[in-house]
Amino acid sequence: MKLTPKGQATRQRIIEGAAEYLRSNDPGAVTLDDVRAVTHTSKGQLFHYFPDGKEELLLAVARHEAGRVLTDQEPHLSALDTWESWSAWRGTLLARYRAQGRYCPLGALMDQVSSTPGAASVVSELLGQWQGRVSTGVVTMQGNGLVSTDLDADRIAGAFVAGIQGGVQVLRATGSTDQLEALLDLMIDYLRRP
Amino acid sequence: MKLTPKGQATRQRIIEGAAEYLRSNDPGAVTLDDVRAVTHTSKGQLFHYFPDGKEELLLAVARHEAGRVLTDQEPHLSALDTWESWSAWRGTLLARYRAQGRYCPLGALMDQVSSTPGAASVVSELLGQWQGRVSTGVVTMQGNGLVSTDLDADRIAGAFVAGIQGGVQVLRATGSTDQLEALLDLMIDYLRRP
DNA sequence: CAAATTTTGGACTAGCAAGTCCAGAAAAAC
DNA sequence: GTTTTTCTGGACTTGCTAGTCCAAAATTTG
Repeated sequence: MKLTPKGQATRQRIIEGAAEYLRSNDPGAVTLDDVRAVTHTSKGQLFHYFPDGKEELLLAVARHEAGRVLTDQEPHLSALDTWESWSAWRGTLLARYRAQGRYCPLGALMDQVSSTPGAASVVSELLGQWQGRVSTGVVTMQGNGLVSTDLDADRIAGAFVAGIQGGVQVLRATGSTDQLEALLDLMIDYLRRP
Repeated sequence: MKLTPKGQATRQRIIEGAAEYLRSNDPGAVTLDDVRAVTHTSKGQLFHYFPDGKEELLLAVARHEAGRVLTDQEPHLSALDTWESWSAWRGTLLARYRAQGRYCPLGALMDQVSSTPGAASVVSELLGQWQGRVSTGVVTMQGNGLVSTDLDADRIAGAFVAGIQGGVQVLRATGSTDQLEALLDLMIDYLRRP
């Protein structure tokens, strides 16, 4: 499918509009008409840019949101080389998820398209990259002699990512960030202890 | 609503049948007709026992599943008083979730009814009880002098519960239990270290 | 046993939401 | 400048699914 600049813009408008909509509305029941309304588009356009319909559109939105997850953690995530940077990272995460509250756009999208194979791969890739970044951070710290080299960096990183995931999950269910905070503190403390 | 023994049995059959169905099928698209088929009931029965329809039914199933979550962790969860019992608990959790694989019945139900207020409270209550049990375990260990009394038992317990949640989440998305295992090991190791 | 109540079956309705289709406007290509 | 392609609007179709309704069967009550 060839897209002119105008077409690209429209497509992008649809994705961003849908993402925005999902960020502030109950995700369980998004309809194409909702997307249409919020993006000022017609059915024709929707299916012109997303021939496979709703699923393709939601996947595109999921990719868009997944992309934000990691960049929102910058610049700390890419420079986890001192205890201060870990602390700053922790703070950024907490701030982000506190602001987000119960609505987790990516989580919401996953609920929607959990059946489709594509959705799992979007999340898998995100989690993999995330874990990789954290792992790099741990290795850096080990290189600087700040973290014991007995620890398996990748395994630790996996625990971090899963833990954050769980904290967010709890946040979605209960509205509290206490557990997320406790988890981050516990894990960072674990690293610090020799 | 008065229920004769027969009525109770039917109602229970519907809940259990639906739960069973959700345990092995894509949850994103459960219809009342699916439930009807699997439980050999009629529309009339469904709405007779769940006057508020689908939502009420799914909530009942969610409660049913939530009840299983903790009992499946027994007898260990109620007797976290030695390192062996913690280890056994860890093993039980891993085994359970490995067996469950990508399908998390409770998670699936949450996706379905995430909008309804009742669903959040079902999960909140479950998480609260869970955290309480773990907290009791930590306190017991502290009483036995096996865990430092510097640690805040409830906070640790919150981290545990959230962490497990996250591990399961990762399992749902990627099919791997590595992160869940890493998390449990990390947290238990954290407790062991003086 | 007769009356009242609960349970069951299933046809029917209503409404929504995804996806189709096509014609006309706008833009690009040459 | 005209021909070809892309873009847009919106009416229409299709199918599905939650929920309604009622009558008949079973069960309980007295």
